[in-house]
Amino acid sequence: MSIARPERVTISDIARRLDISKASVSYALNGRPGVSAQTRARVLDLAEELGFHPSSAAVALSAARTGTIGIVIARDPQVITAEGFYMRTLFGVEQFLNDADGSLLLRLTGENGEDLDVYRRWARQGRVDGFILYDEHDDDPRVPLLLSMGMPAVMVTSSPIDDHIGRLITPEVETVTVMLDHLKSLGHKRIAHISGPTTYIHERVRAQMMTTEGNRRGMRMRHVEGTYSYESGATEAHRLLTLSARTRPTALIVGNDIMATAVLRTAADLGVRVPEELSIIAWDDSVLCHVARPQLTAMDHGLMEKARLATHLLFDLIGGSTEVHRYSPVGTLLVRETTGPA
Amino acid sequence: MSIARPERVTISDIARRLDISKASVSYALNGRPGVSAQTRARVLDLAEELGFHPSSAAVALSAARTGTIGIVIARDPQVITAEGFYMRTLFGVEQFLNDADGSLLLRLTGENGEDLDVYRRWARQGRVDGFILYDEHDDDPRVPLLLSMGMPAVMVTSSPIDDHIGRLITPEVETVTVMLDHLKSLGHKRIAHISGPTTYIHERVRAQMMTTEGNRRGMRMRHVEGTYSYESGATEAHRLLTLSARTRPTALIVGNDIMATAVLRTAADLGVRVPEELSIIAWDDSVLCHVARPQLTAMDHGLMEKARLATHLLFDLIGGSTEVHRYSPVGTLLVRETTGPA
DNA sequence: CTGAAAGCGCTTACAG
DNA sequence: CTGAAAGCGCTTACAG
Repeated sequence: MSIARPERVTISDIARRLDISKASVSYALNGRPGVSAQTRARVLDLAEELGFHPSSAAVALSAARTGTIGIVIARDPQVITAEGFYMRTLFGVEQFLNDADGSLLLRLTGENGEDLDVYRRWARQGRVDGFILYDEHDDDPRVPLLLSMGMPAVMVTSSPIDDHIGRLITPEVETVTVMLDHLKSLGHKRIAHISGPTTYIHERVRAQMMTTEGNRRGMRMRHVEGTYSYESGATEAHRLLTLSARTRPTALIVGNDIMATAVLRTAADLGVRVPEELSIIAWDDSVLCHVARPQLTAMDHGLMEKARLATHLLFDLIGGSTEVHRYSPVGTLLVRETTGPA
Repeated sequence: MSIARPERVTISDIARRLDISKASVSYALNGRPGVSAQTRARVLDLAEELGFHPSSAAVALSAARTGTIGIVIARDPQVITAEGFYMRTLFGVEQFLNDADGSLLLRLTGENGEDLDVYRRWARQGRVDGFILYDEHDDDPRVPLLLSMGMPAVMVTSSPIDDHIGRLITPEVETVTVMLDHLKSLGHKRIAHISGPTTYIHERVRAQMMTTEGNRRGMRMRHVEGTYSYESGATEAHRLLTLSARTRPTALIVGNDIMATAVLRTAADLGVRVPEELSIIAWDDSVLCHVARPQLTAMDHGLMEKARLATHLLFDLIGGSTEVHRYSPVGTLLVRETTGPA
């Protein structure tokens, strides 16, 4: 690889050519007071002309800011590559970053527990200014870890606990309300909820809300726990759909798009007609829901917007804001072909 | 946000407590000669004990290496979030990075041409040690740009052009051979290929190979160009499947999983039975292919392994290697339910 | 408004 | 084998 030595343009070069001090160049570049408008203009012009971009390492070292945020995803590759959830989330983060000229340091660790170490290292190494966290657990060790290291962080979660970490909170009760009201209007009375793993706080919150809100509406609620995988969705669906006619649910609310697809397929295999004999709602919309036949009714949570809000909150925290909680807007139910009268 | 000031542990701290020089600490930490085994051990122990992690900014500034590689994806969010291609690719990159303790700086720009600017900025800012590039175009401006800035880079591509940039090359002819031989063994003679946009070099190479290799096998080949979108797949499929019985292809090879799904659906809508009247092969496997009914026959290209190989090559180049071309292994055809006798 | 200087936390010749 | 010192490219009080 015949590679030219990259001759870097520095503020010293600019200072020399303009015959001023490096400090003045720095002030001019950063829009700080301390230079005349004229000097500032000359600096900016020359910087533009020379294609100057400040060394991120030098900035990070002297100003202790990197302009970079970190996201560490500790999930099974199988699930994560299939779901589409994270890719849309990343896009939302990037939209904000593109405008703010920030960067994203990404790590996909898988579910081996290595993620804590990555948070610790990146924080200590000063690689990032803050983190966005997903998939909160009970007594999530990431919270005390980041707090103890003084690292700004935003948890995207359903839990409004006040533990001094930033939180972008999804009001699950509103989502649950939208789904249940839809089913109620169609006359459904026996409903089952196939959730993801309840080790995730958001899944537990959803399950609780679902039961509470369903009961309040006079519905018979049943909750079973899945793993997000296709197989898991198929297994649980099979169990539920082979119950006696009197107890069998007439509607299933399914924790993600993959399991919802599996449910749809299982119903077909069992000869259960959708939506005539069974209604299905997927918790998260995706292409899978779109290309399924019949097309799956699903919640659109505005994932990209949500991710953008999370990033916004994180940047505000990094900037010194003390407002740690914000709420994301409720999504909209895309009523397609898998929900009908009970 | 009540945040503790992160008190950083530095090599000065270690040097002071051990009453040696910072240089010795640095040598010890980096496994360089210049310190006794005993001193090295004491340094390593203390570093461990104090939870020392070197400031990445300081390392980057003085040693001019960041341990970070960059990936900039300039694709339509719609397509990219649906495909699953990139998420699996990212996972492959991360697998290598996890072992090499490297990091990934990621930017998703969308198709607005902003990507060139990101490459330029990140290079000049010294944010990354190198780039992995995807989706090569004709006269791709990224190549001369990165070459001129002395930035190591690996293009994941189908083109073995020798332009001094690193290349992980997919031998498309082998993929084409696998697919065509499968169809030939089933007796197919009229085959259409719905490719992605031929502005991408790999799509053009595939289309050429497909025609050449098909003709050599005595097949009547037809090529149409799609956009990777569902709608595009549906449109092209509709056109092809409504041709007169004598010219209508008996098998379709489709450029990605989304278009293949659309083709499958369109066939169903038109009453064309799959695989009895039409065989379909998807160029890339994914969940979509797996959950489709009938399940789509598709190529598994080992995307994660491929991404790992690309990252490996990039690290070698960064390390000074002069071997710029490597080939990725051919994938395997997952024969499922959409291919059958002509 | 402007400049000289110290400092961020490392690495790396260069002497001893 | 070990230490003192310069340097990477910025930012930021501090004087003028």
